[in-house]
Amino acid sequence: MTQVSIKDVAKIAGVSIATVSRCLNDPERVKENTRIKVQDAILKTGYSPNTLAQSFRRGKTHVIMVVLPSVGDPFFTDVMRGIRSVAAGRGYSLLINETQFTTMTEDEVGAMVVSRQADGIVLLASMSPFGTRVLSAKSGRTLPIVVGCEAISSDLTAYPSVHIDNVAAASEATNYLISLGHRRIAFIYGLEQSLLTKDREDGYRAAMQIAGLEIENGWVAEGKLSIKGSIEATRSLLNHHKRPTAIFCANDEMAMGCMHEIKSAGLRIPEEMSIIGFDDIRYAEIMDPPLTTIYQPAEDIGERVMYRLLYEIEEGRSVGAEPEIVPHRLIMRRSVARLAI
Amino acid sequence: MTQVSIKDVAKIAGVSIATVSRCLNDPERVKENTRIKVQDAILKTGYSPNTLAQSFRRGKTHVIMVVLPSVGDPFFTDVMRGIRSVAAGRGYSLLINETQFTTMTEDEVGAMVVSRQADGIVLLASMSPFGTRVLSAKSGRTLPIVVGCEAISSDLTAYPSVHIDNVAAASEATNYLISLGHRRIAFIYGLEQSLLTKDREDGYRAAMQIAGLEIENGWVAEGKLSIKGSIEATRSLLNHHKRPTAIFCANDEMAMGCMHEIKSAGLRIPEEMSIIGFDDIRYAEIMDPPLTTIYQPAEDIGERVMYRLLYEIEEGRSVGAEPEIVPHRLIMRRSVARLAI
DNA sequence: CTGAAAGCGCTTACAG
DNA sequence: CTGAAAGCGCTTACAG
Repeated sequence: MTQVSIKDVAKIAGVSIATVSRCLNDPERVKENTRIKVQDAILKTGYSPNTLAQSFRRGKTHVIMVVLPSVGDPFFTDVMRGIRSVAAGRGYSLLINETQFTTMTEDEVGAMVVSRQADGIVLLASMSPFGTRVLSAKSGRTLPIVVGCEAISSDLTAYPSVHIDNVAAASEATNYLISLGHRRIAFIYGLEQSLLTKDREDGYRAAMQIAGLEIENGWVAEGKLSIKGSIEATRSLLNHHKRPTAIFCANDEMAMGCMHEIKSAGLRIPEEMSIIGFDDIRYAEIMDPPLTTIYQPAEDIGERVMYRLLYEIEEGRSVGAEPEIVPHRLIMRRSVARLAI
Repeated sequence: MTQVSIKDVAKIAGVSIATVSRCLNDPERVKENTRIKVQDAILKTGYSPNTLAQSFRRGKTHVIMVVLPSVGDPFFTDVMRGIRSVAAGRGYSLLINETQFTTMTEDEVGAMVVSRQADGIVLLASMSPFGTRVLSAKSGRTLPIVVGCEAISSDLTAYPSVHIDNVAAASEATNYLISLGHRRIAFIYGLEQSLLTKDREDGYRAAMQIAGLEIENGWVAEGKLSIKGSIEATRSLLNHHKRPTAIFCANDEMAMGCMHEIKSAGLRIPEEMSIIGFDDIRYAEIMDPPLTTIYQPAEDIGERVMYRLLYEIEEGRSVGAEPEIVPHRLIMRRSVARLAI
């Protein structure tokens, strides 16, 4: 009943435990004859190495910790698909750590690093600004970290990262609305205490300013990265004394709530209100009307993040801290219309 | 630079490593005076126990493996929220294993059990039918397993499970349509090779039969648990020579694709086609029109599954195999109408 | 209340 | 090609 160990196999095969270990890890180095005896013993006993002992001995867990704001967001689901596929192909498991959109503190990240539960960390969540050396300061330990998406404070540039140019993409979306005659453009951002959509807000503000357009008080509303939150934000926008003619939502999930509220208020999209989203999640094209949005190569981002992380883990040296910028694309569907004069 | 271990702390504090260990695990047993010295040494060195060594030594990982069909499905996201909240509260991490809707084989589950990467398994994915003893047969090892949702073969009843009565719920949904005058009711199920929506199909078929209603060839279509799949299934339903007047989708995600295709075809919902879903995901109430569906207490299911699993893990004995049936509820919104005569 | 010592199951130089 | 032995960092009876 008790778990069979390498000793049992060795005894049955009539060899030392070192030889059993070699058969498993470096079969070339053992004589075929011996190998066969060991194979038989393994089969007979149903032996399988204790991964806990292996991890401990080797100092490697073969698990990657992924920190992300919300597993429920379809966008992060797509990023995760990319992460998962390369992890699986290379024999790594994933430990998922959800922050629920809160900003991680130094201590939280430090605790993860110190816990040794993983060989590396993928950070998709936003962190409060802190120095670049916090992770190594704590008990002298460091862990490879790669950052994905824009989920990071701007002064934390010491880590490699993979993301689109969020500022440029948001400017592009805003300029698209402007080019269609819109002057009153509102923005629904994510969460007050999160940096997650900060770059997008910056891009929106920059585009408005360059176009010489005023942003009225109240046109930038908090959508809390949720359907409910964006419904409330939209309501306040619709009641604004200078009602906008277009709303730019910092992600598609919020655009879904936004569109629902607009339709509930009896307004037609896009004739009476233009909507633009961000991410191009799988629901975007089946919304009613289909949502104009910024496409991010989510799965590709996940894959690239993992390639860089595994490189650092397995080569033992840094891949460099220059961010890898992947292309975005404005997807024009039917939630945006030229402003009727 | 090298990692500080318990030895370093012991040396600095001038005590044995056993005492350091006790300070961490059973502080009552060490004199206050000594405890303070050790505390100081820990603070000074930034020591934190090597969890790998602890796990190995204790034979406990404090991680739970969760096997689920798709992390992207909003329903499973909600179940995961429940799982995650009790896991976090009890100090457990989650290792996520996505099956992409394929059916797990004996060997795959066996490999997970044997790998010792986790203290227990939550199975939300469907498995092909296999004997109840497969898990313990493999190398004499067993691991507590609790099954959530309906994701399991019917003959695998040796494991505790938590789920709604899927058959009854599906019958209820079907009967609701029948009570509104519908006679031509189609069903979109999940995936051919998955048991995931089998019970729901059974409930639909039973209700139709009891009502004496025929199910035409082609009225039961495969939606592949995806938007694209359900769009295609819906198209075939709309082209059927006996076009149904109502479609029951085995989950809400497929209902989203279904509704989109119906509207694309120029039909009005619910006037010309009634739709009913299953799960009550967070998007259901903001669909256009809002979706009538079966509510499952997803988060609650996740919590209960974890309670049972942790009980088995920590008490070391079975919680019994009787399934825990949680209540469902038919949520009537506006995607269903009385059949115009 | 504390220390010396054994041992968890492996891997890996080091000899031979 | 193979074995004896050390050691990874802890925990835990067992003495005292």
